[in-house]
Amino acid sequence: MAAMDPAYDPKRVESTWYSRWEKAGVFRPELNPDGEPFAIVIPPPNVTGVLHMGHALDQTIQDLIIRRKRMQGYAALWLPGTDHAGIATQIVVERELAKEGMSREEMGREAFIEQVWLWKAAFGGKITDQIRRMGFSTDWTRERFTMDEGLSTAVRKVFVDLYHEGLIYRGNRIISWCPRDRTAISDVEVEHEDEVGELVYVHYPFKEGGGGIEVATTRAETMLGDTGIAVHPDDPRYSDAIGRIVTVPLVHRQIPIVADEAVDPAFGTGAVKVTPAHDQTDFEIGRRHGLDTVCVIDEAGVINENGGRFAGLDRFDARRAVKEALASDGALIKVEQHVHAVGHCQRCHTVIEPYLSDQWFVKVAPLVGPAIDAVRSGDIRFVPERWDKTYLHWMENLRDWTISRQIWWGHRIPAWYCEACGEVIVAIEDPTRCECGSTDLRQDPDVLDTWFSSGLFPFSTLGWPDDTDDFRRYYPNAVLVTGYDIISFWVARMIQFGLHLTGRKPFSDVVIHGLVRADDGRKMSKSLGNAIDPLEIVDVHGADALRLALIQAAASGQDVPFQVEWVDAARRFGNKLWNVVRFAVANLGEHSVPADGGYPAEPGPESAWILARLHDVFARTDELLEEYRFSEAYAVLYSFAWSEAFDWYLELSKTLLKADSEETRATLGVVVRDLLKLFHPVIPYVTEELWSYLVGEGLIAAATWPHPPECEEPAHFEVFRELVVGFRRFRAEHGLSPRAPLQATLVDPDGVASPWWFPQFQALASVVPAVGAAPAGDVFSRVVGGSAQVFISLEGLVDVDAERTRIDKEIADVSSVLDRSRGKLAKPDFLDKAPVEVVAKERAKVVEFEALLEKLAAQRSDLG
RNA sequence: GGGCGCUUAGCUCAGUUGGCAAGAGCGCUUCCCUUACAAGGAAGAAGUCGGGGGUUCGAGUCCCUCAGCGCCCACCA
Repeated sequence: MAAMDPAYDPKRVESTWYSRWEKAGVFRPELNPDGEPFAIVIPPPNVTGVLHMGHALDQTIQDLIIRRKRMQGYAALWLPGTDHAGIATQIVVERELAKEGMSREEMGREAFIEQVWLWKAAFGGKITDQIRRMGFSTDWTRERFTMDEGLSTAVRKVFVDLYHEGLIYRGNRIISWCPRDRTAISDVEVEHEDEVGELVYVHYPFKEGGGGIEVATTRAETMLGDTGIAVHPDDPRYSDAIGRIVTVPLVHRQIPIVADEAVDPAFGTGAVKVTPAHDQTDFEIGRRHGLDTVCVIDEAGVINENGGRFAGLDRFDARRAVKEALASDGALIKVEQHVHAVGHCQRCHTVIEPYLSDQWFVKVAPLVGPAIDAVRSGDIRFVPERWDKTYLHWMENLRDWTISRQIWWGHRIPAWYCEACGEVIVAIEDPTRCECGSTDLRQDPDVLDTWFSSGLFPFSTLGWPDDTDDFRRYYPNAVLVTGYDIISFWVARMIQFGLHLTGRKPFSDVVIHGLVRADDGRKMSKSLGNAIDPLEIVDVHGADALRLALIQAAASGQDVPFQVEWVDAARRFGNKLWNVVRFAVANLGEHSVPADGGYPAEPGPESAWILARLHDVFARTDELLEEYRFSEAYAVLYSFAWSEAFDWYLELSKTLLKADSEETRATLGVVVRDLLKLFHPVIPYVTEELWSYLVGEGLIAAATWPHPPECEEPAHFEVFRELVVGFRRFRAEHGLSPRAPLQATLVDPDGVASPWWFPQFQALASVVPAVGAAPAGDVFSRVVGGSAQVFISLEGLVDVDAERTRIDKEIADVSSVLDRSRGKLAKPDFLDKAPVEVVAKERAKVVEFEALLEKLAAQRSDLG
């Protein structure tokens, strides 16, 4: 094998491993055929989309989970898939066609859909390539697409079954309509924003003359479709008006005044105009009072022929025109500024129009109860827990789900209408004739909401509704990882569908993470120009660096402002690891470390120290990972690796190795190897490359998760560490060279002997252990640990003032801490009520600090 | 109108049953090119944990309140 490069080059390292992993079948759960199943469903990205930072974070977390589980021996399945993303994809393709001067209307439905499939074939691979580039270990042999045959079959079966159960129905309702996309959308696809509008007060005269009634409206244009006026039944101002007839200005329609509880007497004039065709509340009022429905706005948001002279005007132009016409007619009383929430299309931001139309709905009431219970009972667990509230609140206030979309790209609704008798046929197989004998059948032109098929993803991808091996084995999935922004879109629907259709929960744990934000704290978006392309980061710093940076930054479901500096730091960590292994290989030899085990049986103090730390840090890290506290886990591990294993043990090992110790070689090897394993789930490429040098047996991706044995930490090692710091500090503060020889005497009442490696490691001329006695003569002393003290011979080189200043400061610091501790211990309540271990800890602290202070005071007085 | 989150070092953020002499990365100061790494090492400076009140032996951590920022939900026209 070639010698290792002197520096880590992510580009080179990341170029080959992915295909080797795939070829070796590492990503297939069959790698661990006897393992317990553990499955994750990927939130399927849009098939024609590109990877953004949100995906990068989401999928890095999933990869971390699945790679660790795989190493732990589970039959770990991470099933990849893509979503056909109905409206989004259709819009993209339409836009492309428009560049060539074509429109879908001209092409016709079939030709257009063919175009979309071509588009998907051409660009659908982009996002999956990007997933590979990031190193995500999905099982590509099981890849699915929401419009593939199996998933389409599942969709169709679900629709038909729910229809026959009465959970899917067709109805003529007011729904949210996007006049730009010309389709119905569901409630969750509407974004409300406060906007400043106008509250227009209009006078509606009584038919028989003698005054009239005033109403206030923010949507003056809808008065063209007014069919009633409503007031609250208990409103004394209008008790005489109820039942009377007024004339709608401009259109001169005669409409009744009705009484309805839905009216808020405190708003406006307490009288509201009722436009059943263009407002949800009005629709219901109209229905209760048998009012007519006059539609005046068409599917494009334009006033139709019922709008008289306003026909042909866009709804916003009409609003102005109606207001002006009212003014010139003398029907306009006044106009006030008014802030109110306006719904916008989530996709194109067009103002939503409440629109009366025939649509298909999912009746949610029967689905809600189980979906609430599953979370309330803890059967499905949100992490962090607080997202329970968001989920439950949404679930508890759910209205029927509009699932039909007036677009072409998607799962066509399996409903046919008999042109002869009007019968509706809903069937899995395309029907050819109606019961009435007619063959004149017309399929419903609409397609289903994209989220309908995504809602089935956790089980449809495993082969359901067939009772497949995969479905039996991997369902329910173990965990779902996603951002909080799609809890209502997706998570809630999977839970409802999963429980109802399979009788079981779709997954046990729902890990919610934050959104990646730009460094200005705003949402990353192309239109704001603050989006960072993860692939560009990968090109410069490597996928590993991006992954590690995201994991470190993404704490506990909090949003993460993305900063390139983090990636840079993460890449430097890769370089560090690289050089650590280079050092290990140079000293231990290539392929010298076993893939497992190899821990020294009876380690001496130096090995015991690092092995004890390794065990403790491993245990803590593993615990945190199990609790999905990723950033904390890797903070612990990162700090141990760099500050203790590398900066300390590895430095020390240089001295130890000079004694040619087999034990040190073994220890160094296993510590580095286990760190590679522990970091592998986050930075798979560089660890795999380094494994090939250090271990060379198999792949780290298929290696076993480490389990360093427990090891008792040697009693005095921390004292030695403090001593070393003390020596370094002494030199630094006195302007001595870091390697200037020092003459030192260690005095420790516990009789600790200074370790043999001190003189070489810290260039001490000699360290003389002594018990209980300070050497006489011209020395400075340092306090270390609680009891040990080291005396360093002056050699006449020392800056006495600097030492005085330092000691004075330390005395002040120690005194203040000591005062606080003494204060605590002086309180009887503390002694009575605090746990014994806390009191003991406080006492020990006082003893330690008193000794420290005493020694510091002595040192200070020695200095004069 | 409800609900949630945030306010900790110059910057971006950790800190989960209350026991912290408050941490990290970046930045900053001083020293060191020691043959794994200068993409590095060593030693440092730096915070009355948004304000006020409370509970408690003890509060960055719990409660109340005020202020600021952000997000989500909501059919008052």
